[in-house]
Amino acid sequence: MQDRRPPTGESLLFLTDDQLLQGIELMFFAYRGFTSDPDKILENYTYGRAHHRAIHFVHRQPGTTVNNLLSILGVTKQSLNRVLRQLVNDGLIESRVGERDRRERHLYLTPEGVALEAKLSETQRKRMRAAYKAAGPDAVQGFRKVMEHIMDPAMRRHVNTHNRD
Amino acid sequence: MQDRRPPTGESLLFLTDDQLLQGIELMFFAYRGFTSDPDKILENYTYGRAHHRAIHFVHRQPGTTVNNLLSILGVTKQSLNRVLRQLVNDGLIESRVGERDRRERHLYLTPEGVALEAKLSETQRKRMRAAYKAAGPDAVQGFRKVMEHIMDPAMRRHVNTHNRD
DNA sequence: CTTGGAAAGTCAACAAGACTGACATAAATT
DNA sequence: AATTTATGTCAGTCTTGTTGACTTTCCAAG
Repeated sequence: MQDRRPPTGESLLFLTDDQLLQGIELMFFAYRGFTSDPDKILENYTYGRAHHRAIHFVHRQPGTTVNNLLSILGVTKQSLNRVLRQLVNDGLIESRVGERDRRERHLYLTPEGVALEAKLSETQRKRMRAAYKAAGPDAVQGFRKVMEHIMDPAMRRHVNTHNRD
Repeated sequence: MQDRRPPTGESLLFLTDDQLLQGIELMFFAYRGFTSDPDKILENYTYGRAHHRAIHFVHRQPGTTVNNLLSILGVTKQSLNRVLRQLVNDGLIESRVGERDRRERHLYLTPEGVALEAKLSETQRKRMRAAYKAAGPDAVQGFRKVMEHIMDPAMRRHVNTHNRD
């Protein structure tokens, strides 16, 4: 029988295994909800979550190289290449040979790619917006803090910091 | 990084698309880190993330039925059955015929199952503990609030808020 | 200048784990 | 007796991860 009310203040008792288990399950269920909307949209295409991720980060960093995308997504280049090949063939992503280093391919969304990105991210932004709004700014602050510490430190630099602080 | 925005009451300015995009990427990177530790352990077995999930929730709700697990995990019965069959064959999960309703199968971890569960969850609890500790109790409070609103409302009841009623 | 290695990207084949659909069995319900 | 429910299984497909082998390009040491 544990303290079931979320403690605030200085207590370190909030680090009981039950609290931690709860955090683990929050991650599981929240992530599932978070991916469900785009997944539904993607069913109507020949694309999956992997394509969504590629599109997202190409949109975020236009001109990024395959290698850079690789380090962000944490998959093998062969795996990413398949996804990229489809998106390039279908005209959603443009792959330009690098000027300085012609081994590199720089990636850009085409107008069609931009359109799909908008469609996909709209559902997720909507969900995030609702959650943020319901939880309030202070909660959002805490959410960010915890999430940044859950991820591997090396990944933090990849998170969008282009807000005007 | 620091976001000293106006107080909680009014401002909806914190809901800029950039802020929301950031939230989306936090979800992606945090979830990746969160699953990476157990994944590494599971490489040494013939198991994957699906087995981990089954083990987790059977541990959380000993005696749960297949159907209940299905609704928690949100996969097809064929998919769940495959992993359950392996875990039962390997002696990590015990499947007992229901007493009241003998069509049902009630699932329990065996001692070996408990051992693997502990091994897997230890890495995740460790990560959560570190994050919670670094972020502080108030941030954890906010984290919970946001996560609960990100997930589908129907899933909230599956999160371990009720430890022992 | 040449050459050999490293880096970036591509192609092919395979595996895990999700899915659908069809069907089987046993037990409970009507 | 007929139907519904809970579970299990077989077969086949799809997405997305993997490894291995290969080409093209760059660069630096000889």
